[in-house]
Amino acid sequence: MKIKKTAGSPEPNARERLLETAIDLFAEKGYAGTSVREIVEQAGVSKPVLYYYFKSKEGLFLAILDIAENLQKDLLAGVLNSTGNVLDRLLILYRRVYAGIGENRNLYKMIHGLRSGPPQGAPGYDFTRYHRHMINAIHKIYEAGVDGGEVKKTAADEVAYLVLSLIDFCLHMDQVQPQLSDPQRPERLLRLAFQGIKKGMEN
Amino acid sequence: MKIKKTAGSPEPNARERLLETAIDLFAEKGYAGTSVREIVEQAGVSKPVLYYYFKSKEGLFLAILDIAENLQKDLLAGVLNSTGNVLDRLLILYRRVYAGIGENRNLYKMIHGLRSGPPQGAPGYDFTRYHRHMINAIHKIYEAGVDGGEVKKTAADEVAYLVLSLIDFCLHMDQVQPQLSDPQRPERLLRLAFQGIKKGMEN
DNA sequence: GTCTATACAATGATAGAC
DNA sequence: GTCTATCATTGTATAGAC
Repeated sequence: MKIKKTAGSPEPNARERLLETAIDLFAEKGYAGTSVREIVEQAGVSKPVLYYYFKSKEGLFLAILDIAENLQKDLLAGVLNSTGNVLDRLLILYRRVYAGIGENRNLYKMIHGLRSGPPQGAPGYDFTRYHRHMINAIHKIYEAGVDGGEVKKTAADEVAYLVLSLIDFCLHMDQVQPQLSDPQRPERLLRLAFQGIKKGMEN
Repeated sequence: MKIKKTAGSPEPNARERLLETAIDLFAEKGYAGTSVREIVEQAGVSKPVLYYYFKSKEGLFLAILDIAENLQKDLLAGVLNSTGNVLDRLLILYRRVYAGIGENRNLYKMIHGLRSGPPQGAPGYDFTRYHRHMINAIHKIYEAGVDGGEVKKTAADEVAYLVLSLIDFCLHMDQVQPQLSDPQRPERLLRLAFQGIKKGMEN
C-alpha cells in the first residue's frame, strides 16, 4: 500500500521524488508555509521540472490528494472484507488504518492538518470526503452486528460517530503527542465504550 | 468572557482592532497564508502601527495565543465550581466550552487549526497545553464521581480520553461541517458511552 | 525532460517625518 | 502614536537553450 505512480510508464525518478518531497514539506510546514524553491531544492531538481510535471504548485498539491484518496479507498475496501464480531472488525479497521498511516506517515500528517485547519491558501478541496468514507465503513460494520443480534439497534449514526471520534482521537494523539500515545489505547477505549462507564454495567 | 485588553490603559482602538482582525484572518487562512499587509488593511491601520504594538507578525500571533489560554483557564475554573453527578457536570463542561467558542468563534478556529496542523511558519508554541487543561478538568470531575460511588473506578485516564475525544469530535464537526452538526449530539454520545453499546447493557 | 537565467509581484520589516 | 516611502528578500512562474 505504498505510493505508486498512476500508470505503468518508463518513469525515471524526478516526478516521484517531487511527490515525496512535497508531501514531507507540506506535512511539516503546511501548504502556504512551503515554497516551491524549497521543494525543488530538496528533491534535487530544478524549478521548471516541477512546473513541467504538475503545471503549478496547486497541481502538485492536488496530485498528492488524489493519491491519498485512492489509498484510503483501497484500504477501506479491504477492511470491509473482514469477518468476525463488531468489536473485532472495528479493531481491524483501526489497525489497518493505523498501519496504512505508518507506511505513509507524512501523507496522513499533511491531510490531517488541512482537514481540521484553514485552507492556507491551498486550492479548494473538500476534505470531509475522508471523514465520510470512514463513517460509511463503520456504519456497514455496525449494521452487520445489528443483523447478527450482537449490538443494540440504537441509532447507528451515533455509534458511528462515537467510534470514529475514538479512532480519530487516538490517531491525532499518535500524531501530535507520540510520547503519550499508546498502541493499546484504541482497543481499551472501544471496549470501554462497548461496556459503558456507569456502575452496575459490568459484563 | 470576551476578549479584553491585558491591563487598564487609555487605549483608543488600533490595538484591539489589530487583534480581532488578525484572529479572523489567521482562522480563515492560517498563519503563513495571512500577510501583514492584509491584516493592517482590513484593520484600517498602517503597517508601522502593527509593528509598534506587537513588534512583529510573530508577536501579534503570540499575543493572541496568550489571550486564548487565559480564556480557557477562566472557563475551566468556572466549570470546576459546578456540582451534580458526573454526566451532568461533563455536560456542563461541554456546554460552557461550546458557549465560549460561540463567543470567540474564530479564535477557536485559529487554534484548532494550528493544534492539529503544521506550524505554518508560525513561531514554536506548545499547543498541547489546551489539551492538557481539558484532560485535567475531566479527570477532576470523574474522580469526584468515583468518590461518590457513581461511576466505575476503571482507569480514570481512559475515561478522560474517551470523554475528551467525544467533545473534541463534536466541536470539530461543528467547526468544519456545521450543516451536519447537532447541538444534542454530545449529550447523546456521552450517554451512549456511559451506558455502553453492547446488548444486554440496558439500564 | 531537464537545465540556466530571469521576470515580476508580494512578502516582512524599518527609517524618518510629523 | 501614526504616517509615507522604501528596503532587502522571497514568492510563483516562464522563456529559451540543450
